[in-house]
Amino acid sequence: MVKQQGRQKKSSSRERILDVAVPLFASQGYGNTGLREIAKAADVNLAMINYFFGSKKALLKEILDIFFSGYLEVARRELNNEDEFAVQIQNFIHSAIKYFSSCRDYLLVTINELPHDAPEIIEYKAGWGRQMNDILGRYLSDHGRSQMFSTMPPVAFCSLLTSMMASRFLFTPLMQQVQPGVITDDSVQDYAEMICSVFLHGISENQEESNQNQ
Amino acid sequence: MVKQQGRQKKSSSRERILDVAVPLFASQGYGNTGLREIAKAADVNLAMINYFFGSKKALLKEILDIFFSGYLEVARRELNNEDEFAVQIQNFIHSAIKYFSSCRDYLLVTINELPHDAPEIIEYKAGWGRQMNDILGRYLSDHGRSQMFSTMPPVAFCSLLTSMMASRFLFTPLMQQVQPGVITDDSVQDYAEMICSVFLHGISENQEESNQNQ
DNA sequence: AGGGTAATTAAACGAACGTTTATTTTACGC
DNA sequence: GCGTAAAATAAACGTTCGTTTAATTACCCT
Repeated sequence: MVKQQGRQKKSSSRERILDVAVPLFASQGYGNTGLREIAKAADVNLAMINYFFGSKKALLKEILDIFFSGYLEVARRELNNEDEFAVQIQNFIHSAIKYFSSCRDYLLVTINELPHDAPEIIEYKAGWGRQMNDILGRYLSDHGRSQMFSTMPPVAFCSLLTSMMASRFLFTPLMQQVQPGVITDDSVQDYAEMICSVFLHGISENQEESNQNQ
Repeated sequence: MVKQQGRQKKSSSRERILDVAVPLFASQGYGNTGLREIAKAADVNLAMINYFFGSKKALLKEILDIFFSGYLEVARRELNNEDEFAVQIQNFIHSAIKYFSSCRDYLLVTINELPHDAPEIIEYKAGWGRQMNDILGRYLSDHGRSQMFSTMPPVAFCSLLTSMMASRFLFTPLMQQVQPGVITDDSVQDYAEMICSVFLHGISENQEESNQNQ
């Protein structure tokens, strides 16, 4: 009886593997994390990982899938309505940062493994990038801003904005080491508003009063 | 005579290892790249890597050192003069992006390995972060902008700006897969000016004429 | 010319890697 | 209850990993 308590829910092992693999990949990197470490942390037999996911790379794919599908859902919801240009962007930034914050380890894994070119997985990621590109491209052209700068295609627009929104989550471990206590978890809302402000109006805006030496 | 042509220059093997390791780490990730792959690509015996660098991790440290020291040099040069606030930032952005472009693989390795918390290496990276934090903190306080937003300490300022400047280099492999040919190498100057414009004035600035629906 | 330091080599170390197999245990519909 | 498929297990697969050793070669100095 007692010894069997770990098997109450059917198929909870699969979720436990994911729940444990994502933070490990995020904090150590995909290549630096072994399947045995995941299995031990998830309290699961080593063979179960390949049993449920097929391979280590497929496990990574599943993580990317989960993150991207949620991110795309946010983009579709916030950028496909009748609101004004700036309002849509603000809503998108707020929703996206809230989403990032809710699954920051998924974000870290996705971002950190993006540049790596395992020959089969890069085209896979490009598929998600293309969907995001379509959404943003339509949004920009709907507002007549396809050529915002001399050369900034939707992919560049998307890259820049995503980088800005993710910067805090990417650098948090380092920032906390540099200056402990400076990042507080309860200020995600403030962070989103700061990103909104910078992206739309730059850092100069709320400093007009101290700009007398222009 | 002929068979010894590979040993003309003294200690060129060390440089060859670095020249080969950096792009491999950048494109595949540190954890996914083995020392044997580096040795073969550098046409060097496997043992030479540990002979010159001590360990694989020390090799990574050296790469971080090279990148950070150059980045700090740029920051010190551009942010420690008598110029006006906005001028200094513009010069810094242009110089930093030119620097990033000149050693983008070093940048990729540094950024991608930053979040990983190998217990000894994270404090090491925090040392560089602290130096950058000092430079930026002094720069901001010199211009009375220490509290630019309700809560944006110099570390956050630095993280955001670095993320923005690096976004193109981080996402380039993905962007080229999503939309081939959209990123041209000769437009680094244009890219720097775009980042300047967004960081200082936001995306709305050069779109005033199409802003009639505000 | 020769002594000594640096550079290079081949080989092997144990450990950890991702994956697979064969077997046993559990859970659930009929 | 039984039969069947899913779930879980222990063990081993062959490879590759980072590192080390011991021996050899190349180079510089007086």
